[in-house]
Amino acid sequence: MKLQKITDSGKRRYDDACGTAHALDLIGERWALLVMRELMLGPKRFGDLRSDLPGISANVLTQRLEGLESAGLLVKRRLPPPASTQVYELTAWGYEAEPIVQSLGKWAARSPAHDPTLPISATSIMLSLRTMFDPARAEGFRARIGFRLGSESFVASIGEGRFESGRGETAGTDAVFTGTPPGLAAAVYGGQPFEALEDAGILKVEGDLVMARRFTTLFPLPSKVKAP
Amino acid sequence: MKLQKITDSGKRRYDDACGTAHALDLIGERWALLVMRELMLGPKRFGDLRSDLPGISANVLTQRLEGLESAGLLVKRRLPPPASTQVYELTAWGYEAEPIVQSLGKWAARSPAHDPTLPISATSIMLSLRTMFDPARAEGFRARIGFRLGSESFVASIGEGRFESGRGETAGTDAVFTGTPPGLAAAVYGGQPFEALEDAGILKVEGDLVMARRFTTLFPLPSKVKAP
DNA sequence: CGGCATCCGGGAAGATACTG
DNA sequence: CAGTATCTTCCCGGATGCCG
Repeated sequence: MKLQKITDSGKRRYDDACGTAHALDLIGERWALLVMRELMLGPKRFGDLRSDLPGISANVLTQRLEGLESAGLLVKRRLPPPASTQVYELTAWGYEAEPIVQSLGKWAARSPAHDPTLPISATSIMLSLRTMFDPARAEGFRARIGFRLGSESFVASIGEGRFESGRGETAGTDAVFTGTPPGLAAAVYGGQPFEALEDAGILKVEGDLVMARRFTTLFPLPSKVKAP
Repeated sequence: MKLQKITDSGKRRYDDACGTAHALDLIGERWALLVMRELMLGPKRFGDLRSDLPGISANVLTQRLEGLESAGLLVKRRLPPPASTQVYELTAWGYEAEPIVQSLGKWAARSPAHDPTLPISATSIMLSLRTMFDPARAEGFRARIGFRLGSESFVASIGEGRFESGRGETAGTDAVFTGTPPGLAAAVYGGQPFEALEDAGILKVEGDLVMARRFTTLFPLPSKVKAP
């Protein structure tokens, strides 16, 4: 026997006027916010999303993309020929969800249960730099830093106490980090010296090494909560 | 045949070092963040949580409270006699999740699908005032406002462009709003005149009505995204 | 290969009843 | 009032297969 409220149009929602609850109606399903995170730095194809989200299955990814599209958070777009592949791109409102991703990330950085050895995507690590940047530590520092993580390239600019970043070519930057996302994480958050990381084969640093070293000090982690 | 990663200890987690993903491991389950929201303004009993969260079932609430407690986000505490009832209270780290609740609420306020006519708890509406407060609109304004919503009382203080609020008695405030959470929402976000709300029997305003009216103008809603 | 539809097993959520 | 027990429903995850 099927009993459900007549207003229920199939979806499971919170019946709550609170904005927070409505946000969870929109992006509270499993994987939804991580799909948004992966698109925060620009559009991606289905397969790239899938490989950047360890563990998501194809049908769930399809469902989330449908849901987020019908909510107005992303659009399915076909690139112009000859590269006429399909990509998923956040709408303006979808990009406005970045503070959500950031507040979650900043908050969870204090968790005693956080395991930094798990895999991490290039988009995640680049976004985390935005989140953890400390303007006070960048006093009088001005630099453009390039990143080559797998097949993706990013550029970050520091100046006037501000941090800006996005996809972009590394040409003309002061220093370039080349390697894996965990390698970059180890340099920035793990305080690992460049030599150790190069020896481990997970990160190479070229260009102005002094600037590069200074760069890695701009992203302090908050103190951990003592384990319960 | 049962195939699962050995690291899986029963729980369904994202295997992702990203802080955002870890936050979702902690508070990403259904209802979890709304339980946190209801505790943001102070401890509550099981039954109060249940009645303030429309639709949650007792067993799910039990599971979430267990999960949040073992994550170190709340503690189960027994009030001293004679009122020796049990309450749930956020830990310091739990309270630090407020920016998450706020960023979600602020973001979702732009949603075209948001339905403000749904029920809303006293805690939700009081938290939303913190979220939506606009310091620029409070230039030169100084007031203490009381709220009596159902059986709960709150006090908000505006001054120096800051907004502070919490549970508290309404004695000595400049004006007092008495009524239902939707009534207060209609006054602040719906721009309804006090008379209409009093006639509807959902809100009564006492004290300095000019201050009370000014108060209701300090919480502008962002513009809606056009429906998809 | 990219993008889906479909089927199935397990488990989480929902509803209700029950107990101290 | 504060949960527990049980049953049902539905979502998630994995596998497979279709179609361009």
